[in-house]
Amino acid sequence: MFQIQDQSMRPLTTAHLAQTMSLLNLSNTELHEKVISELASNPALELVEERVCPTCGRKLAGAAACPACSSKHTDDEPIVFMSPRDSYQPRSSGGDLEDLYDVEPTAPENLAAHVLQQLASDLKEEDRHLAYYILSSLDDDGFLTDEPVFIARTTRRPLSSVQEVIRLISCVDPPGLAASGPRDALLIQLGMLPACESRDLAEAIIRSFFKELGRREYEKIAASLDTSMPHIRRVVTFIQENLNPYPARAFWGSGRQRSSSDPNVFHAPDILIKQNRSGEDNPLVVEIFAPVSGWLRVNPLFRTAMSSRDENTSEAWNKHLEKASLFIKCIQQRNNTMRRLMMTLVRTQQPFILHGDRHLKPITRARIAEEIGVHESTISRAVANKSVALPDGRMIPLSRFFDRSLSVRDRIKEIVSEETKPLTDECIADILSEEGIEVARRTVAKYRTIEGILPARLRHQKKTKMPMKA
DNA sequence: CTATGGCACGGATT
DNA sequence: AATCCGTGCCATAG
Repeated sequence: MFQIQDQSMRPLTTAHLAQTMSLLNLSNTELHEKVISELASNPALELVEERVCPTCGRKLAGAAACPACSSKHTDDEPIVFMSPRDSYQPRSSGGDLEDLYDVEPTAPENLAAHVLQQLASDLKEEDRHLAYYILSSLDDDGFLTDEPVFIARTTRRPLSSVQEVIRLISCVDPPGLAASGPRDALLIQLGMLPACESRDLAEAIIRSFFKELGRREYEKIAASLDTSMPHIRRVVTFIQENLNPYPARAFWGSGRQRSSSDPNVFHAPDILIKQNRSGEDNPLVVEIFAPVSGWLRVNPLFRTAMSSRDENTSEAWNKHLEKASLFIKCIQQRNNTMRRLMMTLVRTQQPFILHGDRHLKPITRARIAEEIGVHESTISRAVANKSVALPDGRMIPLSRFFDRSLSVRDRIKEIVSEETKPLTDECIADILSEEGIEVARRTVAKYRTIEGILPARLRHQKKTKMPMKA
């Protein structure tokens, strides 16, 4: 299949391995930054703007893929190629590309960057690392589970500062971030809305009847608050439409309902999978975005200049040269791994890519590793922190390709949506086992909650959504 | 009594 | 070695 493009045939040093590993972990955006800083600090490294097809080395006119190269691939192999960093256009189209790159990707660290940016002016210098600490200890839902006191102690900052920073964080863009839980998050968001009748009642409900709200026991709430049912329902709708109990999920959502409503969640993916001629099963095209547009090389001028220099300077220069070529090789190595990974992944998961979650085959990183002959941990790193744009426009983390239970969860969703009367977990388990999917009753319950499906008892009425933002 | 969610254990995965 | 995931058992709510 593909061979490692190591022209110099130099043995791989441990430094090389270590660096390749750390680069593999990085998302494209992160790597972009890394490359930029490397370029700035190392004069031997040069970025050539001219575009070259990374697969065949041919010069390219625009951002397009290399025609010579893609055409020589045949239908039985998915087409996988490297693509310049700035060639991605979101399918929601039109949108200004610059903005997209400014909006940081959605991994937690980037959420932190997003928040810190907004905080820049309000934050005292000495509180910056405190803010960063707090942001990085948030969980996936954007909650702060550690006690402020605990944070104050580990960061050696006064409790008052900690509380102040938490307050600041909770007021910026994903509103309610760093709350202690869903209830707290809702209250904070509520406080930011203009006062109105619904707002006050909503606050009362969330404060005093949060549990009941979650269980949809509206009658009980109405009775306790001495209000009418329709009134309560109106307020509940108000809450569902304007508040989001899980602040961070607006950033890294499942991308199903939400992505269309909030264009800000889009960012540049690391990988784009598209289908040139729709309808056909074969032509899947995979673009892996390079960290920079153009390509990196050791500056030839630097090399020649070096030979004419005297001995004592050349030592430092040699170091630079060494570092530059090492860096370039690591990036090639990374590209190569990514390409081989996507190649096998797309081949085996084609039905999933084209026809949805149901067709995801459970596959382990270990199996892929064996298939393309690298260590498991290499695959783990390659998969981590990457995002993929699918032909239908959805943006998912690359790790979803390895989700063992996604197809079953998808089937459960379907079963529930087609049910006439609410089915208990046990019933669902039975239906699944008739289809050859053996899962324990308990497991169905787990999947159900992951998918945000209410228990059978509470499913009488209709389904729920949880959008956000006003 | 039944359906669910919590806790925790063991085995697989990373 | 650390983490994740499926599952069994048990307490609890309805």
